Amino acid sequence: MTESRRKFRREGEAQRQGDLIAAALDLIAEGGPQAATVRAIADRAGVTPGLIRHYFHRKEDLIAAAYSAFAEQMTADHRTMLEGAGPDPLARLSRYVDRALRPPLTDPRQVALWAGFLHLVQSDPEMRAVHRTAYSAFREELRLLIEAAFAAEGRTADAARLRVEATACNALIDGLWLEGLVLSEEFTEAELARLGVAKIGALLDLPLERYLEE
Amino acid sequence: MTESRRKFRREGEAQRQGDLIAAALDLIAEGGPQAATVRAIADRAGVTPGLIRHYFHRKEDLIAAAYSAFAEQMTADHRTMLEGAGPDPLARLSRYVDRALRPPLTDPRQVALWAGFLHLVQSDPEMRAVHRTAYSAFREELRLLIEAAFAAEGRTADAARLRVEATACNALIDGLWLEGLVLSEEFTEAELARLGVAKIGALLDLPLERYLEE
DNA sequence: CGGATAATTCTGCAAGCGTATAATTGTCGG
DNA sequence: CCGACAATTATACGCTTGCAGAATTATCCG
Repeated sequence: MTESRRKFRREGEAQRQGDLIAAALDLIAEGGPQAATVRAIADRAGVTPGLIRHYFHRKEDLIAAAYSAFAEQMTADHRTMLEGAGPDPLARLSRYVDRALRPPLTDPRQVALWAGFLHLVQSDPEMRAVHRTAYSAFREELRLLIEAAFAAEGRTADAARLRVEATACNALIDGLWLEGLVLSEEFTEAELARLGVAKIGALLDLPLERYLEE
Repeated sequence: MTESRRKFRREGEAQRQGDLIAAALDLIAEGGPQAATVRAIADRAGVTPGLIRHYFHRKEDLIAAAYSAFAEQMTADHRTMLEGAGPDPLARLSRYVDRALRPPLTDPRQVALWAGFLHLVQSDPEMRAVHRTAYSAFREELRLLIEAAFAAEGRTADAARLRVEATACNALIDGLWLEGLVLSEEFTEAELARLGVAKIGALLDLPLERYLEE
């Protein structure tokens, strides 16, 4: 008799927002921003479209929140990269490069998300700010690692030199990260990471390979 | 009296297809695939939407043609990079890297297009084939340049070694290309190119800097 | 100069989009 | 166990989208 209305469970705000953000990120990673429609996001999150507007004023707000979550996840991944690493500067640098070229960071999904957000980041000033903050954190961390490694070898470098070295290293890591997407069938993840450590060593003239674990 | 109908000029098939493709690329570069609607493309090309269907069966076909044009333009740009270069292998390699890190290849538009097409390329097998062809051409050219440069220095390298070196060099170039987008305010184009040549030299242990022009 | 032809415009449609709001219903405190 | 209230669903609206086909008109050829 009663037209059956869909059953549901009430969830907290944090939970539902998280689900919706996760759903949006999934869809953007799979099919780009165009795939992340209100209906598709709601469907993936297991709710009805109207709920999105209950938690986010406009769809654009949800997408912005999703980008923030993406950036935060990446910085969090970076932060754990040096966990449990010893004090030896060269070992730390080696480990950093190694970790940067393994999952989860080399997951094709990450590249897909990065590409999917590119235009949004460029057009929206607020998202652009989030991007710049996250990005310069990576560069700064790498710069410090390089500076410490140089110091451990008794080498000194002024700020300009360090900036150049960090830029080149960052570029090589990013490039290999990109390459990983294209060459995923040709290189195993261990190979990619090993290659990265070796080549960063060559770039900086540091014996990093010696510090490769296992 | 007569309801004024829009005036138009008849153009050849090649001309109109080219206009439509150019319009689509413009829009994708500016706002991603979502910005390239049938109406927006027609508007930018100075025609009415119906005409698109006269030249392309579906919108998807136009987008695929646009991607092919993009890939072709990039390979054409690469081909001209070594034009007028002398026979000296190290000079050729140096020039190649230098040119790869200057406009037109470092135009932010190129990165935006690359990102915009990423999802389409991954989902459509035909576009994926176009991508692989273009991409492996770049890698092969770089591999040959490296092999020749090694030979000129009296060094030999087996195929596996060359593949690794080419991958690393390609990654560094791609990474700097990407970096150029983010750091365009921080680095002049000449700086980026010079940095690239120096660091490729460090990667391969070749004195490339000596061959920098002017 | 006139008629044929195909390039182009015009109009319309069904589906999907984001948004708005009213109607329900799960949940929790008393 | 019940009433209140917010979480959730349902429905609807206006706009845009890609696509289709009919109506025009520029151009070319005899």
